[in-house]
Amino acid sequence: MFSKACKYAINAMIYISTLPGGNDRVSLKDISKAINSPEAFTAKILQVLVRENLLSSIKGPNGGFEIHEDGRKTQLYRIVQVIDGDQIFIGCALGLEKCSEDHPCAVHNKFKAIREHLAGMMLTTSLEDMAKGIKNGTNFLKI
Amino acid sequence: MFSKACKYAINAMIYISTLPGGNDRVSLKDISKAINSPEAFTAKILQVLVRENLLSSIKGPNGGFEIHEDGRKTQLYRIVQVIDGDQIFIGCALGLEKCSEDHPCAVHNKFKAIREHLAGMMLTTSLEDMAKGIKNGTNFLKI
DNA sequence: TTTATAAAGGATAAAAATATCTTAAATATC
DNA sequence: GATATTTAAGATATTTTTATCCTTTATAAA
Repeated sequence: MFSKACKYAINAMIYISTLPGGNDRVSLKDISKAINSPEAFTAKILQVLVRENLLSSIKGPNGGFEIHEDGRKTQLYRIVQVIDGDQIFIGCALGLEKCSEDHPCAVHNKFKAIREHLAGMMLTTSLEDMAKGIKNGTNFLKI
Repeated sequence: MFSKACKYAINAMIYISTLPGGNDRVSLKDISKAINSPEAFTAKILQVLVRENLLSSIKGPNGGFEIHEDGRKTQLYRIVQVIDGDQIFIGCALGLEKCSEDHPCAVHNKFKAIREHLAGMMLTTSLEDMAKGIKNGTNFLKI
């Protein structure tokens, strides 16, 4: 479904959203520990998220990553879009270059419902929503 | 969602299911033309499907591939399972090794519905169902 | 202003997926 | 039996994804 990069991205973003914010930032090291991901690879992914303004970073001592209040309203859809692209939401399940109502692949109609279900869910699910479950111990980011 | 190999597999299997059967077989060449896939790579994928008894093949002149009547009842679920494995249906969307009701990832419940939707659809969709749309020109296998 | 810290960026490596090529095996037809 | 045809199998190549390492840049604090 999602690439590893995308899974790390989502888990990392949710993790950062669980933290108090304010003047506190979290380091790459702590993030990759919290979500059990390879540190250097995670760094590359976070760089993309920073460039796309879904995440902010500060270098140097007491530096690290943070997501401001508004940023915590980011939908999971947007993270997937930035890391994996949106073919998962709008592309053809069977890989036809031009798959449409007029020229549908074999499973077009059956998959339309799935894609809409997935996209709808991802569009209505925000980081802060997911962070709640982690903060109260109902949900987990690793193992 | 699915690997390229899996997309080729599904399109190829549907294509073969549109053909009359009987004593007629279809060649690798014709299959990869019909679904617009790289011939040699498609051969490798069909070999897996043959080994798994989802497809039968005969070597030599007038040889080729065919799917007998019963085989056309194969569900798309089974093809995905054989080519990509079933992580798409049962695995954790965020990559947790042990994701369960007791130890759910951040999106566990939201994805449960998606996975069930997808699995249900793939379990109830057969090759012969999909072949109908191709045969009557409603659906397409390429472009 | 020096030093330490932490992310950014670039280069490289390793693994997996995709793709191709060559030879072998099976089988129909002459 | 020889030949031609077609899939199977094995080796190899290419591309993409995942992962690591090293250097640079920014910044806080001594």
